[in-house]
Amino acid sequence: MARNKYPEETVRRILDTAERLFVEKGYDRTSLQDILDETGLSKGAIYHHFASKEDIFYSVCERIGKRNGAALARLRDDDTLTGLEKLRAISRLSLQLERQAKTFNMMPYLKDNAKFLAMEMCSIYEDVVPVFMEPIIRQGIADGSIRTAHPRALAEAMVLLSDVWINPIVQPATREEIRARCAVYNQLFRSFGIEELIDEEVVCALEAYADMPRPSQPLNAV
Amino acid sequence: MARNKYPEETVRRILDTAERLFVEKGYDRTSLQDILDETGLSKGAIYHHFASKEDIFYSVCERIGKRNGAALARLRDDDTLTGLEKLRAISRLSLQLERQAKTFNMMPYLKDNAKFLAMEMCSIYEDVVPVFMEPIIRQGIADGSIRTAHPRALAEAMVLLSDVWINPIVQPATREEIRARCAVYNQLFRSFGIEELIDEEVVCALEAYADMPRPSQPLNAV
DNA sequence: AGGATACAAACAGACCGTTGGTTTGTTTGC
DNA sequence: GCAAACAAACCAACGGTCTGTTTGTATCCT
Repeated sequence: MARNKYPEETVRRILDTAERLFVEKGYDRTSLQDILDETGLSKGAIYHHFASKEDIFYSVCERIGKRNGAALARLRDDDTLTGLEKLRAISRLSLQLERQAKTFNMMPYLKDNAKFLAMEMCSIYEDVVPVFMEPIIRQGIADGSIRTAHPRALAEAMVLLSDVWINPIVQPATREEIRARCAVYNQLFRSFGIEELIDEEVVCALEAYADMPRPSQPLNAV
Repeated sequence: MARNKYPEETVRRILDTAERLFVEKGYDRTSLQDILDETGLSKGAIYHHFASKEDIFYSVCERIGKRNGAALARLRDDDTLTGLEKLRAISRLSLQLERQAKTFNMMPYLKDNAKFLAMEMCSIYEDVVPVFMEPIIRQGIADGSIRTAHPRALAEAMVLLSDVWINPIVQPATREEIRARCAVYNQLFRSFGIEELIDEEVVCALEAYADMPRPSQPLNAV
């Protein structure tokens, strides 16, 4: 097939397949050939739409970011909620978003997904914090529900802990350990006026991670 | 040269070279050929001592871990300090260790060093927290200088924030931003009885990061 | 005690399959 | 007719293997 009438459909197919494979097997262990096989496309097709394998990866990440960003923007711009209420809502939302993206699937296999972790860190600093979290915290300062002189730094700490510690659970943990993490997480931010950042409902949802099947080999196995 | 009398010297040469190259250029961008060229060894030599390129990487990480572990163990077992005092000392120590390992050099190029970041995360959960931080916090609980019902979780939060946010500075920041991060970091742990976790001296040392030359291209550039 | 011998450690370097990436060619919608 | 949308042959470089060579050292014989 040449001169497809709907090339964006081909792009979507490539991204869908790549996203699934990257999440399932990790970036390194997914070869271009794998993507070719599963899409049924040729190398020419792929390299017509993307500059490199890394470019596919970045496009996949960008698409995930956009999906999540849309939901976060809606929350940020909701003017029926206080800043604090929005932060609480984000805990629930990010749990949900993560399950959608199935990124929690890959987290147990951290070493195969180093690239995702690095990208997440980048997007936290370049996107999530400045575009969503800092504005929300500034609103919280304005409406009196949050107290801090450093909204940006507070946003960074909160998102980092949320996204690389609490949710997803990077390291296997028992229900008690997960509960303990949530308790500590909540206490950490209490002095900023932020009470009960993670509520009981979210804690219960997070506890479900404890039952997830885990790889038997240690993360740093060769 | 065959049947070297001091093979461990060869291993050291490989590890030294690999560590430098991995830190300078990142794991992916360092080829085996690079290591061969810089050590003057042959492929046979490398694969005699190591099973794979990844094996070299893990050995490099292990060696760094051992270097740092020795210093951390000395601190942990020092019985002239309270738990809280040890935590403060760790802030200073980790700054120092990181500069030794030159890992701060690579952090601005996060995407080229995704593997290091992932390994650091693994070692935090598998090594730093259980072996060093949790015992210290437990001591702090016993001697009354730290208050928490969840020593493990508190240790995790502290080390994560310390190692992927405060030090090294993953994201370029101005002196004011770095200072703000330290202020927030300190406030976060105050309710656990931990006052002034990072003192003024360390803050000043961290501020020096602001003057570090940074890559001109954005981190997620292709 | 010391020289010959056996053996495996410590390499060297040719070789291999796979990989990401390029180029050239072909079809086809507009 | 022209370029977008592919197909597929081709390429260099990569990680990894295999075979071959040198040589330190333990063992044995005298």
